[in-house]
Amino acid sequence: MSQPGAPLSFIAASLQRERRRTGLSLAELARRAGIAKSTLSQLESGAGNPSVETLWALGVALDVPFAQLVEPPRPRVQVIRKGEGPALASERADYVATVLSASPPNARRDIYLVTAQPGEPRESDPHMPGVVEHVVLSTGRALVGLTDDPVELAPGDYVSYPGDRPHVFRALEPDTAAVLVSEHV
Amino acid sequence: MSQPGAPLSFIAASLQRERRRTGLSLAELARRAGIAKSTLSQLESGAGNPSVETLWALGVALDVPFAQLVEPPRPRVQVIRKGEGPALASERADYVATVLSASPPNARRDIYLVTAQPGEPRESDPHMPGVVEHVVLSTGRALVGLTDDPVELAPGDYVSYPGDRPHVFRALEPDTAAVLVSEHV
DNA sequence: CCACTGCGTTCGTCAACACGAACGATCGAC
DNA sequence: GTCGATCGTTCGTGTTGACGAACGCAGTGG
Repeated sequence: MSQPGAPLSFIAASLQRERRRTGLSLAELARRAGIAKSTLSQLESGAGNPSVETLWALGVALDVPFAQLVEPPRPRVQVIRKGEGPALASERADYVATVLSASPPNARRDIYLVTAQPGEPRESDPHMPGVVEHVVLSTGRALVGLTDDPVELAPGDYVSYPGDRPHVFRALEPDTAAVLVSEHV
Repeated sequence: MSQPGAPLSFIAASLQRERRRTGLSLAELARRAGIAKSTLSQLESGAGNPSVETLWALGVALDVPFAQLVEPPRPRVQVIRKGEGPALASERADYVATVLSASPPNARRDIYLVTAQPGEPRESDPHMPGVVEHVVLSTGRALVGLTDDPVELAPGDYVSYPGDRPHVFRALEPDTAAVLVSEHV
């Protein structure tokens, strides 16, 4: 069961790191979280497979999102020039979405650069439940949002909507560009 | 111990929902995750406080990000017109960052619209460890990235870098605009 | 009608998680 | 130096999670 996916060791590390960051002592943190010091000690030493309730209490006491305690981070500087990067062209050539940042393997948040031309709107089938999309228009004008109730955006405008419902991106001017953040809540 | 923050009941719900979505039977999912059917049954019925290892195995088997099983989602359509929204102006008036989407209360991911004028670069002090920033340039030109090694961006270009190190945003043309995603890994 | 298969639940049993208490170590005050 | 306090660890105990087996049900085909 020593799968690399098993975050037990990572939990130990991040737990200790976050505690150090807040300057709390082990005993103090245990007191605030309402758990035994011994339990926390063993967790930080890498031994043990905590229950959700225990780990949740620690997350609350540390004021740290739960996921940060179990899922590894991901750093690095990366540059993608316009036109580079994997392009997810639509069937029609007047809509191009370029993947700027994808979170493998189970996506949590993807960032796309979308360029589109006026014409037939780009209808998107609903994604997985819990997906939220954010769109910031860079240039041009576009009708964006839920298919039932789209919103017209000008440069600098922003809209977000649940991605698990039918939604649309329709350019109203040539060379319309936008940044799309697809977030896996 | 019946804290409202305790996601035990939410886990039960989302667990069952995700399983239904994939069309797997309870027994089949338990087999793939390598856990006992009885365990999964009790979990879905809301009873029990699973260990991290157990819940992780289920997340893998369901191909669902871990956080989705324990943290409630957050939907809704929201529009922020250019110029609206809370603005985080710098000391100098030639740099304005507008908050488009913040994830309360413990930020996981924030989206800003940045508009800047040429002049003194906007130096940012390092944020918390694990923060990653993504920048997509909309209009103008700018020098963006780590202070040590910034990158010149043209419209449509993209760069990401660790936010826990000193970084900079320096406009090279008037009315330079960019979308900035600050991600709390 | 009766095996037979797969579903989801319930029931004992065992392992392990969480707990409290005691420990040595370190630091500061008297 | 000697208390006292706090730190982080280790040990023994009981509470609970995870397991396997057996159960009742429903659908199938012999």
